[in-house]
Amino acid sequence: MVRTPFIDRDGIKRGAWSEDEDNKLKTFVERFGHSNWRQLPKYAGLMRCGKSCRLRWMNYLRPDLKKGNYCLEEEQLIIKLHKELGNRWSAIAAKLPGRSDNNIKNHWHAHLKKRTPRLTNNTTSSTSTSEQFTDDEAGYDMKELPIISCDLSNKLNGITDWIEEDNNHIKTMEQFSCINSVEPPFCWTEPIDNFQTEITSDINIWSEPLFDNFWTQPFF
DNA sequence: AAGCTAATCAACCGCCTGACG
DNA sequence: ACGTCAGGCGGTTGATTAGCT
Repeated sequence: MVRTPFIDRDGIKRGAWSEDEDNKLKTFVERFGHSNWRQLPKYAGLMRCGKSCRLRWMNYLRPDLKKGNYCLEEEQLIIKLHKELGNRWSAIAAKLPGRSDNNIKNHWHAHLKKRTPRLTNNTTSSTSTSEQFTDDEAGYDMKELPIISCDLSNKLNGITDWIEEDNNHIKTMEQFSCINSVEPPFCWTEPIDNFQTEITSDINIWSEPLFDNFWTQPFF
């Protein structure tokens, strides 16, 4: 999943890092630090440019780097911070120990972006209205979901009481919507007013798409 | 099985900023 | 004030993998 290694015309190696290169860089930085990235490759015996070494260290070799999947709390925090800070990935990464800005950025574009943009517009002021509503973006807004859920809870007292009584059940729709890898039911993207009307008038109208989803089914 | 498409993520590029002379 | 250099940041690219037809 990485670029094929090659030597450019300046004799600098580019593309994927070999295990040997990783070891050289890791050993050197752990022993001598990285006070000067430009000079580092020369002394570490690497045919790389300083920028490339820095990037490799920051995004992959750093000992404090966390590997593996993002947990629910991390994803929620990223979404929250992105709302506050916009695309300032380094600032976001600073609040998520063990995650690199590059990694967070990739995760955002791959997994989280599609859950957020439709209902809000305050993070990217330069984005035009037509750009907000692309077909490939599901457009879920995590911040809005608790509002919907509270109202939904008021309307459906019996169901919500049952949910609240049992600590093992999901407490709110906010948590409900953040279960990894499964999109929230499409009815949440409907305008809130219509949604509420549908709920109060005829439960059968809205309930079907909810039940179609395997993780919503047990709670209804 | 083969071909195509989408998703993933490491790595690169270009620009910006701050330090220094 | 200006130029140069190094580090850092955000956007983009491209190789690989997974999933679908």
